[in-house]
Amino acid sequence: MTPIDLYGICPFVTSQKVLTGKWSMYIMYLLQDGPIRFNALKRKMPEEMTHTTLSRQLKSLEQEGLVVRTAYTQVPPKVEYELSDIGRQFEPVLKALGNWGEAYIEYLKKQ
Amino acid sequence: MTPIDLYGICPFVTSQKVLTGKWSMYIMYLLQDGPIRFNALKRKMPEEMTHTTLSRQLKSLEQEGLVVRTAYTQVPPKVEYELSDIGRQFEPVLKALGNWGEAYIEYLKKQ
DNA sequence: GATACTAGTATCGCAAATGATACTGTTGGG
DNA sequence: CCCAACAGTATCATTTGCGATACTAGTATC
Repeated sequence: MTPIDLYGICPFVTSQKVLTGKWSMYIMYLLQDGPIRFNALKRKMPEEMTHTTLSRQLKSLEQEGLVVRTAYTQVPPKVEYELSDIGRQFEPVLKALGNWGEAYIEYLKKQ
Repeated sequence: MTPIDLYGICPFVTSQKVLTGKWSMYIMYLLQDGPIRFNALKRKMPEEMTHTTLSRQLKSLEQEGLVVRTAYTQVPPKVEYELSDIGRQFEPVLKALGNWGEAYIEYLKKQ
């Protein structure tokens, strides 16, 4: 398929919309380990990220179809997030990006 | 290596900083074909992107070390952009991302 | 009785990214 | 003579993203 297909849709431009957000890649990486609760995920994120931003990011990823949110009717509430089918298909990207990121950090250290 | 290494640097968070910008992935994709002049690259980008933004994006990618800029002292000027070593190492990410993007577009069509 | 945990939303304000427009200066073509 | 092509920069305005804070409400703990 050509980069810009008949519908004027480019896989790279489309993907990039999903990748927006300072933390989306790291969230996707963490979700690879299976379902996780909101606050548990929050604790794994860098401290500079607020729960407000995490909430927004997850809602965005959910609307894009990459993440599935499951709320249990409990008190206190329990909500779990996990990757959807198309979200799990993102794994090769994460793998490639992780490898490149490591190489890039090495490159930066040598500068 | 753990996602967050001894220096507090995470490959995913680091990568994401490089990926900022609405068009960086598509620019990287186009640069894979070899050196290209500024206006030629501009013509290949979606029309909504202005040359101002392309200029800023390229400068950013150059500063991050992914892109090399070569200016020839000519009139009218000739400037070529191409991937650096670490930029070429990004290829697996583009491949994985392109594949996923296509799958994701199919998924969106079915929704 | 006060506080923490659960999972958020609502609102505000700042910072960054982007888009729009105008301008540089030389050369070649009509 | 006028305009296009080349490769940008400078400036302004708008949009978007993000962080900080306050608030919800029911339960369990100290």
